[in-house]
Amino acid sequence: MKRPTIKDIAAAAGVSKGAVSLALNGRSGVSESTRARVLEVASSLGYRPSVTARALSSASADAVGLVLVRPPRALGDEAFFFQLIAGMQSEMSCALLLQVVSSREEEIALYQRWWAEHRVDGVFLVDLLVSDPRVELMTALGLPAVVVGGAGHHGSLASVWADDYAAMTSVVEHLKSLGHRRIARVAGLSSLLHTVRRDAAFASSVVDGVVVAGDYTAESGAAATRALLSSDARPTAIVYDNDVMAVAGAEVAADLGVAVPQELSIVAWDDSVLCQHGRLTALSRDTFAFGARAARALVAVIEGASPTDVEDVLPELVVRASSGVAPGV
Amino acid sequence: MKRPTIKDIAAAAGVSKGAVSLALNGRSGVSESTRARVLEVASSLGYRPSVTARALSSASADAVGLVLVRPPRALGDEAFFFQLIAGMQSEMSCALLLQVVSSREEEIALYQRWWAEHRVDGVFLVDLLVSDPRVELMTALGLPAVVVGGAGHHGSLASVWADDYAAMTSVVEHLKSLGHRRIARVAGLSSLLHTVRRDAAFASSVVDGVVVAGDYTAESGAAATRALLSSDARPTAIVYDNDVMAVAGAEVAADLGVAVPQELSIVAWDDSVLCQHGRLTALSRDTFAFGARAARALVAVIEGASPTDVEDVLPELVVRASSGVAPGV
DNA sequence: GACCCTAGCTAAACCGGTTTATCTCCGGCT
DNA sequence: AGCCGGAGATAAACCGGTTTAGCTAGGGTC
Repeated sequence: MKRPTIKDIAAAAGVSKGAVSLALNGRSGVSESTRARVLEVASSLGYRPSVTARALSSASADAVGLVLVRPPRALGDEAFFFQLIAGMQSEMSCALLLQVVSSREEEIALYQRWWAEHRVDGVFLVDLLVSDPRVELMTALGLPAVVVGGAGHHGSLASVWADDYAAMTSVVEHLKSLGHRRIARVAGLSSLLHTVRRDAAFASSVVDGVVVAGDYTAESGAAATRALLSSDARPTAIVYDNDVMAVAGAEVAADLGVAVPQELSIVAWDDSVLCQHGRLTALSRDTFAFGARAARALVAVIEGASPTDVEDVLPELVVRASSGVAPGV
Repeated sequence: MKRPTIKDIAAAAGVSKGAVSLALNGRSGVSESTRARVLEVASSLGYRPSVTARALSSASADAVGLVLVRPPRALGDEAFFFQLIAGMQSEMSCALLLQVVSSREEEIALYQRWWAEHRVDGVFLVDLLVSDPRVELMTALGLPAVVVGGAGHHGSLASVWADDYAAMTSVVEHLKSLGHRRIARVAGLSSLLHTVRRDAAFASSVVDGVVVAGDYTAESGAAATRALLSSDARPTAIVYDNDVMAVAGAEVAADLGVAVPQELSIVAWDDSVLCQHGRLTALSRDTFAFGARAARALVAVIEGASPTDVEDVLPELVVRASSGVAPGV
């Protein structure tokens, strides 16, 4: 099966290629009668312009890119990204080019390659690092980009983010109001910018706080919890940096015979089905809407708008059965 | 920033464009010394061929496509697809074009568009319908495609699938061996091919079976369970078509004071973190590996191999706390 | 010495669009 | 009548590759 090209239309309508191009793109230079005839012929032939050919003439690639750095198998458990992607899609008419790689170096190389290959019009940057080389790269390449979830301003790039600092503070205040004093935190990867923000907020609002590093896996959540619960000064509340670690932590508590929430309160960052079924108190945000907002920002930048910083609404604490007053209060 | 083109290389190496093309693609027609020089120059200039331009000369688009039909918000809970995608990526060197649409019509249109636009070299077809128009479309377009998860043979397309019939039979046999006789099934969408297969297997191995339709959401799982548990002939075991419905069902049982597994056994199709934490017995398969296998099949077809049917290993039943001997046995 | 073959390279066409330069025709103005 | 301007169209260049046809020089054969 052969698809019709602009040449076929030109021949069928009895005009030149150039005239067809002008007619189809709604530009001046052809009479209304000719335009009508061309459109008629084009639709009757089921014509679709080839993005490929169009992109060649330095026009758009009609796609945006997203690179995720993950050990591939770990990805399936992270509902967050899927929600995010779904949200992005809802606001984009173009396609999303998605690739999962296993190292930061590959990620950088891939962005560069997509740019060189003229494959995308813009990209999303997620999992922002403390001083992220990607920010500079995008600026140097002149590739439109939106930083997703990296609080604050990043060079000349657009940015969509939630206030991790304020969110962490609100969680701690909630726990404090329930009488908790020894509060622990199971953090995510320390190389990520939002981990640092949350660390800072945690440190400044908790007096007697302990932070244990995790890596978002159930294993690390379980290990951290076991360490915390067997320490001398056992915390009365633990805040986890994601849902998977929190659920794993709740199970460890159950195994060790530590009653939740009587002896231990648990709060998860990022709500999900997992938290809902585990009845875990969680910091909930609308990830779908967040993705949609990011997509809107990227589309705007691609269309030439000057980059903006959009702050998302503050995540809301959904209180469920896993948190309660501190023991002895 | 301007990226180097084949012309720049040709000028720098003192040869023609054609010679550069031959040299870079490892084809004969240039001397080894020239080839070496060209490669040298190309790498020193950081040259990357433009896929766009290359695709224009009827070569490959270096990307494959996947369209998901979902209400966008529902997507985030389905770990299955994310696992699948992660697995696909692990076996593909090219990029994945992903788009979520909300109707079958849009899906068809999108596949057609991608084909017309020369955007993909091949596509994955998931959620196969009973007599799916996509199969014919792909054949007509001559677009390489792999049917993922649709048991059996589909026209001239390659296919990667698990034996739903045998799997369902194994689940029922397991329950029967525990003494269950009144077994119910909460099915998925009846328009999907695998639902029909499972229905058939269920009907032929269960004497006193009831089937309630669901749509993979927690709500439908809960509603179906409520209906089943309040019926006159209450089943002693329920098999759910996915994890989300099963977990919702387990909660309804708890709410109604029906003890699991003493009074009711629950089995979920497709294992996930959700099942693990809910201690649900589940039919487990390696979705990641499944995706990888599908990707291999698609790559093979794109490279010209004749389409093959690959049967995946039979899903394995992971017995957890939600299933046990039937009451009164 | 005439002939043929082949390796190695170049020039040019082509893919399917967009864009620019050019050309023609027609009406209005002085 | 002569000049100008603009509308409507076309031919041709261009984007960055691939591919084909054609050219040249050198070596082998009879």
